[in-house]
Amino acid sequence: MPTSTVENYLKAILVRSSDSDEVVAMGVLAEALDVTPGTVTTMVKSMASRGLLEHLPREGVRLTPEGRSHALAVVRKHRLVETFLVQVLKMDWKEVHQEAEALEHAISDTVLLRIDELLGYPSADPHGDPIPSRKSTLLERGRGVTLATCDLMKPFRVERILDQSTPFLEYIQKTGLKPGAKVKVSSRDRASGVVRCDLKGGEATLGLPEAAKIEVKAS
Amino acid sequence: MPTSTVENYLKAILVRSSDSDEVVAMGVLAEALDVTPGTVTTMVKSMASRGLLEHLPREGVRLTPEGRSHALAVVRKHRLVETFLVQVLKMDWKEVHQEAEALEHAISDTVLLRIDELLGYPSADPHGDPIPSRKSTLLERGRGVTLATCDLMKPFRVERILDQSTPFLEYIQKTGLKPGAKVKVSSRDRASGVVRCDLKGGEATLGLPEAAKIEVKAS
DNA sequence: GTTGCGACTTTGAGTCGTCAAAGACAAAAT
DNA sequence: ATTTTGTCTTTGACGACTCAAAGTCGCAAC
Repeated sequence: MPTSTVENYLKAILVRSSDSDEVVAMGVLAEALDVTPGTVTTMVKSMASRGLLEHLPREGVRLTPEGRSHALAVVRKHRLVETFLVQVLKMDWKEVHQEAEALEHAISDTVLLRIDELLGYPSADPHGDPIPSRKSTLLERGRGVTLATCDLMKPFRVERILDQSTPFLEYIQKTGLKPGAKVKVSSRDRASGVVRCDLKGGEATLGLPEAAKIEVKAS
Repeated sequence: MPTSTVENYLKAILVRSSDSDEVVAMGVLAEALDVTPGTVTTMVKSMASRGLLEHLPREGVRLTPEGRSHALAVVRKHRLVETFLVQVLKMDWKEVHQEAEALEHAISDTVLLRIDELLGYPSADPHGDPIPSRKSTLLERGRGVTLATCDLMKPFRVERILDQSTPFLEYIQKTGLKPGAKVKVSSRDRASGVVRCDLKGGEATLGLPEAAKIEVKAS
């Protein structure tokens, strides 16, 4: 029974390593978890000694199968809880990430199952992030087409939002670029870094890095 | 933002002191929280320095208004969560105490409000324990009539179960003595310590201390 | 009154997660 | 080759929570 701190380390590593054998750098973790590098080193060593990950000194960290499966369980909890908060408790999708951050460490498997059942075994959360199944051994990465890479003037549908920060989600909400929305990129200018797109109810303008956080699918 | 340990201390003190000026002994807390007496002394001193309670050395402990209001909020969370787990997630009422024990420290006020709303502002949890309102400043104590004290051969209704331990609740469930059930005490023998009662669907026998954990109301 | 006993407190120590600051290292720049 | 730079590790320390064991207190019984 890992502590919630350990769970957060596991989750941070998992979502930053698509390939199972990709190494996550210590600095990346320090940044993600908002602790000092020294803290990460200490923590990682203790997790390594518990068999949750491999520590390659001065290189980074890689989950073991055990660590990976634990991390997946945490991500699953997080995303199911988010979905639950939005669908059942009618909460604002912009807030639920925060809430789920706390709840994911407190919810038992029993409760999680009930929630999953109640929701009808959803496959994605309100941001479009896939919910790992109970058995899955790897996390699907959103490496698809985004508003920063898709063809111009062709119809797409928003699949997934790759950034959970409240300000970004607020902007998404304002423009209507939520998962499911139909969208067409009308112009994209590398030089100015501006992406303009049309969607039902108006137009939206955003920077290239931001556009890259909106995954779309041909529709 | 007290830690969940502090919240557990607060809760333990609250539910053990009906009168606001009643003192709870250190030993009682050590027992309740399953820690050594020394730990309680240390913890209590630190909570006293934060203004959550008064420590009367070698006597016990008394909540300050601030500590009390915090403790009430925790109890409110606990009981609302229990109710939610039973009514919405259809969980077994025997299990929910455990679950709520963890969840009560992780749920935000926002989520709690939604739950309260969804449930229609219930006034008691599945065990019959009253749910403190958002503003209440004292915890209603179950000092009513119980199967150990009520009149014989008169009709009563089970109001509240004063013990949340799974084995006890299992027995309650088996006999059907759940809150709401109609019951009549057919015999009570001080000497043998046996209480026998009739209810729809059969008879139930229990010891005096156990009978005292079932609060009833004339019906 | 002294004694004994049970309840409470103190002390010394350990774990967990954290930081600041100093040290070590590797890869890039010169 | 040497220096620089940036990343990573080590070290010493601290706060929160805990225990075991030794010490202290108050009171009831003798």
